[in-house]
Amino acid sequence: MSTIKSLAPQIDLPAVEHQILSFWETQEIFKKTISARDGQPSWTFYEGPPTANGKPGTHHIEARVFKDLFPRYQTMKGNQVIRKAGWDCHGLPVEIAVEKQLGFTGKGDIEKYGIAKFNDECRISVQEHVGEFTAMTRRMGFWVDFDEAYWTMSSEYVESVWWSLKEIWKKGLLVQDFRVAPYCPRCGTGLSDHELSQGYETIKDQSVYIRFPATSGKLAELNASLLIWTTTPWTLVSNTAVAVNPKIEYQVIEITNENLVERLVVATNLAALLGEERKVIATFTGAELEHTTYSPPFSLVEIPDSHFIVLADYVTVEDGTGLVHQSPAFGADDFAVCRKYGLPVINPITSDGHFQAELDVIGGVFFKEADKPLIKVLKADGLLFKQQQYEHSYPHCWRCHTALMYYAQPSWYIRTTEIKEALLRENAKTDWHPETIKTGRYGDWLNNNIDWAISRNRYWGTPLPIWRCENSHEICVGSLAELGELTGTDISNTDPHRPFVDDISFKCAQCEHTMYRTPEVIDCWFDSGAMPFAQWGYPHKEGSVEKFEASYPADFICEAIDQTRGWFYTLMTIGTLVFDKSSYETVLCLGHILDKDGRKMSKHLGNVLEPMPLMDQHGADAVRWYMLAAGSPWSARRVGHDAISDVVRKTLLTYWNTVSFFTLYAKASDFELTGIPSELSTMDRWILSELNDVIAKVDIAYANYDSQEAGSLIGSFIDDLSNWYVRRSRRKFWDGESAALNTLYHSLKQLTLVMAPMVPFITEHVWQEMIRNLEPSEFESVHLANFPISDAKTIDIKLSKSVRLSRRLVELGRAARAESKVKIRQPLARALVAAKGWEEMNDEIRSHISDELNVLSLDEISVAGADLVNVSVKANFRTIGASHGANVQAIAKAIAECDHNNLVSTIRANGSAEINFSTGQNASIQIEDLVITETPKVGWSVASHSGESVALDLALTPSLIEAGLVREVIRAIQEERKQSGFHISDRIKVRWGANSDVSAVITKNVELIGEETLAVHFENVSTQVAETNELGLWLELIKAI
RNA sequence: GGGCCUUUAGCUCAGCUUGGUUAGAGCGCUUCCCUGAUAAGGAAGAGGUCAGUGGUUCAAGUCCACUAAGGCCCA
Repeated sequence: MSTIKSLAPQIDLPAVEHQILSFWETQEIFKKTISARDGQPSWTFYEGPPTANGKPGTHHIEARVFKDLFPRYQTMKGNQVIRKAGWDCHGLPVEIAVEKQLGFTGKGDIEKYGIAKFNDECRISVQEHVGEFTAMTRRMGFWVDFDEAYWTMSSEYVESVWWSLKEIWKKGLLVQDFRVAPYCPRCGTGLSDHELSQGYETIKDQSVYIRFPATSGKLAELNASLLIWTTTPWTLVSNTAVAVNPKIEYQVIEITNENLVERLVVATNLAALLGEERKVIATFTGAELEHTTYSPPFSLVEIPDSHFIVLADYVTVEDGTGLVHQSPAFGADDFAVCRKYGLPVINPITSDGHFQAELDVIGGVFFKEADKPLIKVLKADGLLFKQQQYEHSYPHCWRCHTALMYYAQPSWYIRTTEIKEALLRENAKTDWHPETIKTGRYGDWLNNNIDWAISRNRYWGTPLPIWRCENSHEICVGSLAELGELTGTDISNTDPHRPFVDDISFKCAQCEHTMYRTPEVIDCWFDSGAMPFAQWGYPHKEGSVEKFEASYPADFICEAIDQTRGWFYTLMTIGTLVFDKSSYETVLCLGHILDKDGRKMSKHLGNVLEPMPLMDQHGADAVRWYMLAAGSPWSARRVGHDAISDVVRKTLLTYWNTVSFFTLYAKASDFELTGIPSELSTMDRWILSELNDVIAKVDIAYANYDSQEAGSLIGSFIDDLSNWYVRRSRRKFWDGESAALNTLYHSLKQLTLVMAPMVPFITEHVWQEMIRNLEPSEFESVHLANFPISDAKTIDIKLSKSVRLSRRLVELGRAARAESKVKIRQPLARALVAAKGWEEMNDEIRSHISDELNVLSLDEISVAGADLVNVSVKANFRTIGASHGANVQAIAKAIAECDHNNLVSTIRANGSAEINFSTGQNASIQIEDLVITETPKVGWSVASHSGESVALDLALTPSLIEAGLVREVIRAIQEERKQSGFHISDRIKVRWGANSDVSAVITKNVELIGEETLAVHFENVSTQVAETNELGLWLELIKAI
């Protein structure tokens, strides 16, 4: 038989966690949790790769806690859960970090430095940050396989991405087009829409109203000018046309301004902007104005065959003038409209965002800076009608905060709009948590889907594997091997990054020209979205096909809400593009983590909580529990130190102390593990019922990805176990009763298993120190064990209700005690109870009530006799409302006004009573239509709540007073025992002295006092002055041998 | 400009699906009590126009509409 270790109630959680971490590592527990499930069904989880471009923050812990919980749970349920770590290595974020580090200010610097060297730096930077992520991940107990991690920059990953691009290209969905797209002049690259969405900032711009004098048609005859409005004056340089809506009505209006009479064209609905005193000269529809020419605001650049009115449906009268200036190089709508009219696309701005150097006025000026000088010229030329500040949100580069331009550029697109229906179909099949995102935020996004701009004019990324010749023949290459075949050389060891792939060229198969690679790299969001197959090097790498097929689609993914347009989208889209099937079935979408004041954590606010110190202070389990169970994981939550230390105190330490309590008494009584005996006390049956109930419910909660529910169930079970079961069974533990100890042990063991996925450290500690200590043949780790199976037979709902009632009655009794100012230590003769369910309550449960309230007897209130009891009655609105509807108020009034004693006794005798109410009608009232409160009339202290009441008999007899004194003496000795640091099982000798009252009581009850305090000998040292405590009792305790 | 979410005690949050007459919990505060595991436990008190307005209903924190503030997303 093994001996039990007594576990101290004091515990240093972070220190224990470090021990557990090294235990897991030396014993390779994580690996064993996977190999132990060989041959079992697999449950697939995909790790969304973090971008390794900076330090991990507390928000990174959030998703990782959930990514760990459910795989651990599924493993305990018997599934094999392979968890491959991943790193998102490419992309602008990494480039920006390196540029900053090297002190670069633009692409020119990178080219001067050399792409090969620059990309080497990027690679090094990624590896540095990966180290910090690994340390944080390990510390928090997120089990994921780093040895087998996928890196999006590895050759096999890149080749796999190439393969998928080729699949998409073969379907004709990867194409180059000229389109206007957001462009960052600083980074020199276009941005995808999901990048764009991250960078809107509210700024103030100069908006201007400008006159464009008409030069042909009716408008010229009327000597009118078109009035246009723009918030981007710099685009006026390349003004090409003016768009009007063909269906909207326009007016030529004459106004007088400082003795100057002029005629302007605006939409009728917006004419008010010209002021009150205006004269309508003519009215036209937009369609009638088509092809009217005008003189442009500037002639800084040559724009042939242009400057006339065009028609466009998108023009509205919501703001501006109803006439929209067109600059096709800088607006998607403008581009489409002008292309329809065959207008030229003139772009006077170079790729770094500056106007061409040779231009007058604004040559070499950054586009945003050009507004001022241009407005000055317009003013001088008399074209400026009005100018005002305009506050609006304008897109900025999400990394470098430079204002973006919409800019016509050659760009590669994936035609996601072509597969919109398939995406909607796949989304309909996806299980979203929370549900609202499916049709809400994410569904909206899919419904408004636009083509995915996938190319980037950058350096550190997966190169776009498209080669072209002068004749625009085009080939998409799916692997290095394929590329080697085209060149006729072995290039299998070539790094598939820039600049090395840029140097590879070969003869076109269709003509005699040479094919060169198109220079772009791809959006790094494509990389991460390709991970379901690229993590295995599919389909090139040996064994990858089997591995991929076994793990597609994922059962579960989890990230924060910002990924709806990010990874959730790219993952589903690439899966659907390549395999016609989404790559995940269930997705858990988390809310953001905010600081304690509800603000987003960010470096410049200085409110970032560093994850490592947080875990070193409170422990990873506490942080995990907080993330999983506090508040709603799917809404934004505030995190602060106080909230986390709460978790430690309320949940983790209460659990630990119950374990410690068990080991203390189990050791003291030579505990023997027998399993649960068949003969059990009511309390034992009760806690086992609660236990099995909680096992079943937590199982369901985990299966439904509801960690909050699981946490609250476990939390209240810990409370039941510690603050009611143990508290009420204490005497049995002192006595070393086997049934109680075995019940407690079993409950703790099952609880440990249920909690293990959420708080893997402390449960492992308990498993090793208590369970494996008693049962060496148990699983090596709690995480190798199976999830407990609830035994439905032991769940006793009636018992559970009965205990709940007893706890409510104890509460009422304590309230009555507090009211009466009679201490609980003073026994009282009896208490009277009125409550539904009292009849069914068994004696053992009743005895807990009398114990807690320290009363000698408990009786149903009816024993007091009708004339001693006050009955007050209130209407139960819920039942009366249901049966009597609109009359409920009148009936309630009638009930309140009638003779309550009479009413209740009539109903008790006949089952119902007739009530007469205001309208002269009668209503039949049953017992459940009333909330009855019965209280004794005099000499009692009463507390009641919703029909339940407890009354205490306050009369004290000499023997009650004596019993109270005995309790005082016992308590004083116990207090002294504790102070003196005796062990719970130490026997003691008591030397005492007291005044005559107390002295008599002690002498008379010496046997009882001795039993309670393990005192084997009493010595009255009457000479001592009695002033050591309020009782007037002097004590000295000596350890007995 | 559009969509979604949030708004309940000093603080953090339940309750809203299924409307019912004293709106709960934890933390903090005050005063007590209990203690033979606990960094615990219990009672009472202070602290609430349940964001506002209107509607539906016998009855609204809960259902509906609008408004406001904050957040997120889209443009």
